[in-house]
Formats: sequence, structure tokens, C-alpha cells
Amino acid sequence: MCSEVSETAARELAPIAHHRRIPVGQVIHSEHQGLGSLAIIVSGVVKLVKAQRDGRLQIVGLQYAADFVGHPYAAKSSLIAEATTHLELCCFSRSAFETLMRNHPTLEQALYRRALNDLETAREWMFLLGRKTAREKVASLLVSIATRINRPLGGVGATAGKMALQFDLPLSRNEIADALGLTIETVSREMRSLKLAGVVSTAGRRSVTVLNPDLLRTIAEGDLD
Amino acid sequence: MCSEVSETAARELAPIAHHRRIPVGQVIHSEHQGLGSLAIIVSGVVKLVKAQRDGRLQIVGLQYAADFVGHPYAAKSSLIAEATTHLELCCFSRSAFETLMRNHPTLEQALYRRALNDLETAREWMFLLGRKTAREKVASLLVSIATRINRPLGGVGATAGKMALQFDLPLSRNEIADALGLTIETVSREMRSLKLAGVVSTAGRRSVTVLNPDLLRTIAEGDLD
DNA sequence: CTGGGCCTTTGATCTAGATCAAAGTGCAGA
DNA sequence: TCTGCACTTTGATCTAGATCAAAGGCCCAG
Repeated sequence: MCSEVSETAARELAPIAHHRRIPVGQVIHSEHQGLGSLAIIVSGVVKLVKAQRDGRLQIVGLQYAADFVGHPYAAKSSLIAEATTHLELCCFSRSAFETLMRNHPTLEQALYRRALNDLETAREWMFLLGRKTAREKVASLLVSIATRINRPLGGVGATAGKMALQFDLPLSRNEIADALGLTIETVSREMRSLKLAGVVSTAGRRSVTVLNPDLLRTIAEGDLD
Repeated sequence: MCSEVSETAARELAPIAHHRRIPVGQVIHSEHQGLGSLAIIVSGVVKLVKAQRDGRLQIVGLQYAADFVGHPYAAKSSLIAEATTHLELCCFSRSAFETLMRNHPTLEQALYRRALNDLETAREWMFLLGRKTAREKVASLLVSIATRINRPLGGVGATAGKMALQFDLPLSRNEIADALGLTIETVSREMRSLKLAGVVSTAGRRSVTVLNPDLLRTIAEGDLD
């Protein structure tokens, strides 16, 4: 059930893997004593948070099923990784994994490509944080979540750009605010505005239905208003 | 004169490298027709820009001497890379470099580490864009530039955290604004404020002298205001 | 099924930084 | 050395989103 990272290397990966279940809110690894392990997410969502002494927070990454959490070789990284939903992980000891990596170029290359993807995603988000309006930010997050939340292990490029039309937010309003560089009040108001515009509807605290995916994407891209 | 990327692989790298001089403002590669080449910066500064149809810009990365521009394997990346100063590059054809990479794990690993560094830097910047005040942003950029601008090829970890006390900004006010998610007027006002506070002084449009590096760093970290 | 805490929404007001508008001023070219 | 203009500074005003404040309402424990 674990992996699908690479082809032949997967066989050697399996023996050193172990499965873990993690409750909401638990910290996977924090600061640089993230010593422990590397992991692939089997199900659930992990947020990567950068925090400052004074309490300011910024979510700098969301990892979904099939994504990696933690980086081999990475020295520092002052990040906290925390489960935002119930989580199933497939964990590897860092040292065992790095050893394996050195012997399997395909594995190393797969990880390298993931790092490049993460970098691209981070830079996309930099544009959002620096230049988008609150409304565009909220719409963008919804598109991003809808596009990634239901993609199962394996379907990396296949279902590209396909939005889920109904899903549960993996984040609280507070976490959404910390992902978008906004306050929770502004997030709430922009959600309402999108509902009034008939773009989405909600039920309970977490459930979202996308009524007009094209419009949602248009708003997210800033091609409107 | 080119490289110092890795140890033994450097010998094979040299033959496929060629040197290029680039004037200010020239685009190195753009969108995904960045077909051309990968490059190591010998001297000068490159900005990585993400742009939207409506003209909004965000600088999502600055690359200095010894840094790589362009990523092997990278499929997409809707980025524009442009020289913000006069530039000397050491270029490699993408295909030749990738072939070489496949045969030299040390090279691949070196690139992987660079990608992880870029990722860490991008996430640091996400915090800045999402959660710092204008004053903190400007101070942070000055610290960042002062720390990197004079570090020559090779001195990666050695001079870590050491700020140059006098340097020329590699960016115009407009570029600074696009890096920080601000307007040029706000940048100007915050610069003045830092000058009035005796933290820095300026001469001409580009030259900056850091009068109080500790205070500058403290302001950047948000431990003060 | 029911009470209460906590997350969320909604409203009123404030403000950091944007926008609009005019002067300066460094600097490349004549 | 001088001149033109793009870049930058400075000032006045506006506004998107923050902050402050007060209900609601979801959801879990009992």
C-alpha cells in the first residue's frame, strides 16, 4: 500500500517502511529536531508552518496524499509539520532512506522532481501572498484544495486541473487565514461573498460545494473584477 | 573560472560550458520556452519574476554569484529570469547537462541540495509576504541582499550570516517593491524611515551603507518596531 | 437529546499601505 | 559641462483589510 515512488527501488523501500496513524493536530516534526523520519502521506493533509516568536504564523505548504513530508539531506528548515486532518503515514527512518537513495538514482531523481514541484508551488503562492486580493486568495485556495484533495495515490499528472465539486476543507478558518496571509474575519467575509455570488455553497463548517468551477477559477486568476 | 559545483564531475563539466556576458534588463529565459540553457552565475544578479496578464508582478527569487539559474528536468515553471545588473554567466546546454547529471550522482545531489535551499528561501519569503509589515519587509530585503551580494563563488557556508556594510542595491525601487509585495512609494517611505532612525544611509540611487547591522536585523526579524 | 464551549459569522470602526498627484534629482548622452 | 527624462521622493487622500466587539450556531460530551 505504501509507495509507488519509483519502479525497482520500491521493492527495497517496503521493508524499511512502517505505517503510522496520526490524530488531528499532532506535530509530525518541528524545527530542526525533525530528526525522526521521512514520510509519504497515505491519507490526510499536513500543513507546513513557519512561526515567529511573537505568534505570527504563515502556512508555507500543504501536503496531500502521495506527497512527501520532510526532506532527505535537508539540514535546517525551521518548519513545523502538523496534521490538519486525521492522517495515515508511511514512515522511513531518515538514515535508512538516505542510504537507499544513494544506491538508487531513480529514487534520488524522483525526490529531486518533487522538490522542484514544491518549489514551483511555493513560488506560485508567493505571487498570491504578495499580489492577490483577499477575494482572489480565498478563491485560489479553494481551487487548490479542490484540485488536490481527492487525487488518490498515483494519479499525479492524469487528473491534472480537475476540480472536486464537493469536498471537506482540510483546514479551519484560522488555518485558511494563516495560509493566505489574512485574518479569519476577512476569510469569513470573502467566503460569504463567494456564496452570495453563487460560486460556492457550504454546509457545516467544513463542507464546500463548488457551484461554478469556471467562475471560481476565473476569480482566482484575477481575470475578473 | 566556471563551476566548483562538485569535485570530480567538474572536469567533465568544463568542456560543455560556455561563457556569456549579459546586459542589464535582458531576459535569460522566460515562460517554458526557457528551452535554452542552464547557467551558473559568475557575477551579477538575476531576478525570477512571476507575472500575470493584468500586469501584476511578483519577484519570487533572486539569484547571486555561484547560484544556478534554471532547473534540470523542470517541465514548466512559468517564470521569467532577467538580469537586474550586468551579468556574467557560465552556460550549459540543457540536454548535455542532464546527460552528465545522470552519470554523476554527486552532481545530481548538489543540484538537489540547491533546490532544497531555494525551497527554504522561498518559504522564508512566503512568511515575509504574508505576515511582515512594510518596514520589516524592507529591512529584511536589505539584510538578505547585504548577506549575499558580496559572497564570492565558493564561500557558501563559511561567511554565513555576515552582512556587507556597504553595497550597491542590485534592484531598482520598482523591483524592490515587486520583491516585497509593496508599492514603490511605500518602499521609498520605509527607506527614509530607516535612514531617519540611523539604521542605514544611502548615496545616489543604489548605494547603501548599513550603520547599525544589529538593529537592522532586529527590525527585519520583527523583534522590534 | 441537550448544554456549553469554541469556532465562526456579522457588524462597527480604524489604519497601514495603496492610490493619486507633484515636485525633486541622479545620471547618461550630447 | 549641461540637459532631458526616467527614476525617486514627498505630500494628500482613499480604501482594502485589520482590529475590536458581539452575537450565532455547530458539534461533542455527558
